[in-house]
Amino acid sequence: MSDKVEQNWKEILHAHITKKGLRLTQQRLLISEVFFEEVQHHTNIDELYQHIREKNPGIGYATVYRTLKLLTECGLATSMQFSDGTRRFEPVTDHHDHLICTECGKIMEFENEAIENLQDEVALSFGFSLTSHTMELYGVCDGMKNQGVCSVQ
Amino acid sequence: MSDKVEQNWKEILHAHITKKGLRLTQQRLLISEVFFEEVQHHTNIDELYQHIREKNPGIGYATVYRTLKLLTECGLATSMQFSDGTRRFEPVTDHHDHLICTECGKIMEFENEAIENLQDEVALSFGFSLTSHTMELYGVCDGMKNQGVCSVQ
DNA sequence: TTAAGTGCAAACCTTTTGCTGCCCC
DNA sequence: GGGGCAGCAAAAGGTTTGCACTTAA
Repeated sequence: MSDKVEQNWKEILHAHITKKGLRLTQQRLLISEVFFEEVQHHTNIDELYQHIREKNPGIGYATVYRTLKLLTECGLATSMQFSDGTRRFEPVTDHHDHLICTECGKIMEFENEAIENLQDEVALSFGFSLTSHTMELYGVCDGMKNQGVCSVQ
Repeated sequence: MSDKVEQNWKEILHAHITKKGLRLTQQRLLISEVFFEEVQHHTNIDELYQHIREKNPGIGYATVYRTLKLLTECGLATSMQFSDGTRRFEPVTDHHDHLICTECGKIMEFENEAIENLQDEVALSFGFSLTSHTMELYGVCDGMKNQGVCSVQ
């Protein structure tokens, strides 16, 4: 997985903000720093918000939501709806899918070219031009199978 | 795809209701009939509710939600969160995945054993025991590509 | 008869929006 | 200095819940 975004998000964000005549505020910078450099991928709003408030207790949910929306417009972030209804945000890196432990909540990322090729075939057979997909695999991870406890959040 | 559920839902529902000491009310029967026999699969609450109200204008959203929850507990229904955030309900039939036209909203169902096998492999390689998955392919269907109009809702 | 279910409205939860004062450019 | 922005609170949208009345068994 590339860390292009981790390296370049400041440039990309700055370019977008300049182009649109927006402003790079302290809040936007802080929220972005925490989002890209501090919390784990697949964070939810609450977790992100807690981390942000540790550094600036005055920030409100609205600003976090608005900044996440801004990052999404830059192509730097994306949100996912998991099938349990929770919404999570992650930095945009290379495309990947998710493998989720239903016992401990651990989320792994993976890519599989063979599956992607088959998806294209399926779409073609229905006359569809594929533009994107989501795939989530749910199961039980090693840690939970062996010990009933998993050290990874 | 089997239509086991379409044939048997009354029996299954009745058995569940009896076992749990619940009651087969007019509302539950009406909502289930509309859900299993009248609306298309992948219905959303509003569409379902409109159809139901045509037959019994007095029914409220709460009853529809409560009945859908009951059907889910029986294993007769399931709900899905699509990546655009909408929630849809469908009768439980054989497992399948979804192919969705982003232009006209058409939803196709498909199964692909080769993909499922690869999913198992991926999960195993991470030490996971796979229990379920969701996969949604987004693209543009034939109708929309050719005419810019699609006759299928 | 009586406990479960319905309908209604209110509560809830997550996300968005309007407004007023603030601050980046 | 002026317009975009933050913070707050209120609104919105979707789903659940409490309560008093109704109804299936």
